[in-house]
Amino acid sequence: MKAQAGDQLTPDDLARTLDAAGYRMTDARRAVVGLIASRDGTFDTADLVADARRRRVPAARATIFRTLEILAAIGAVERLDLPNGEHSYVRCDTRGHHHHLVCTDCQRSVDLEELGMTTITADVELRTGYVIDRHRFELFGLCPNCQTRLPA
Amino acid sequence: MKAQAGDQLTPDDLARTLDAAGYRMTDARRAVVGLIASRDGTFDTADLVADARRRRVPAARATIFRTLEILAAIGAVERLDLPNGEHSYVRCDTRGHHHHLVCTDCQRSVDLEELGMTTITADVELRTGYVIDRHRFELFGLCPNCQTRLPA
DNA sequence: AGGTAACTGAGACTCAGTCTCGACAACCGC
DNA sequence: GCGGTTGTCGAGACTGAGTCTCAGTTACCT
Repeated sequence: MKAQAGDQLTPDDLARTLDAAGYRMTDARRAVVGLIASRDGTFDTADLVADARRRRVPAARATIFRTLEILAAIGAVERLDLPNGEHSYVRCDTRGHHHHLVCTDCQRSVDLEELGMTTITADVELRTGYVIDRHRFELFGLCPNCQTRLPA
Repeated sequence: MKAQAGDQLTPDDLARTLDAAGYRMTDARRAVVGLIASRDGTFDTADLVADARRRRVPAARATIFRTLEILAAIGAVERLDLPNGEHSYVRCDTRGHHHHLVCTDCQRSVDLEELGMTTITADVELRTGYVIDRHRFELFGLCPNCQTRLPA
């Protein structure tokens, strides 16, 4: 369990990572990353579009979609599917393989490092003969804060 | 591991389950269940709409969406999110809590009974203080058939 | 500094999913 | 078996997330 603000992608990290993957560092991308950095918990594209408009950040709707796609590709952000079927994103404060635990009330999210999935998938491979190459594992519940804040 | 064709919801089961949940048994619903029964693996709403048209089954698009919603509510079907972000459905041949392992090539799916998730979620609750009330766990890979059929 | 390929914004477009509303048909009680 | 009530249906309009196009701009390489 980590995921404090300090772990976030610095502008330099970002520039380097983008470069390594063959992307350019542009104002629009910096802007979108800025919007994401000041977000807490999960958010969707509409949220970012609204943020951009409100804060007069120059980033068109199409650019926001495109940037999120790239950020997801380099692992700075992950695309989630909320229980209600909506798509949303979370900032990934953890490098490497991890999972997200999302509060169904305030949307705040915690990164969880590897949880023994490999044991499970290995077992399933054995039992089914499938070769498993990816999984989706997302946890939803109430964070400590919302537990006390809400009527039981 | 089960999930043979014989496990499918019989028309009687269906009628009873729908009734218990306060729904009526109609021709359209029978038709949609029939379409689903003759499907193998995951499918999406467009697939069913096409099937219905092809087989002259009387079931309008809106009805197919509505029926899937109900079937998901009673657990006869489950809504999945494919790795590419698309929504799709699988027939659930297993009652109670289970997971799906989907072939990324032929879309065929296997139901997996509980896999020790409760241990993992209990552990996560302890570490984070969250109260977890649901999770999404889906496995993707190549089924034995597609492994041999495809060039390595 | 100049050239080139990647990127951007604006808006058109697509298509999954929802909604509306008048017609219809399950299921209940008699 | 026969209405009545109320849930359901089909058809098509509507909504909104996500994609695409294209002309103009800009990051980066030499």
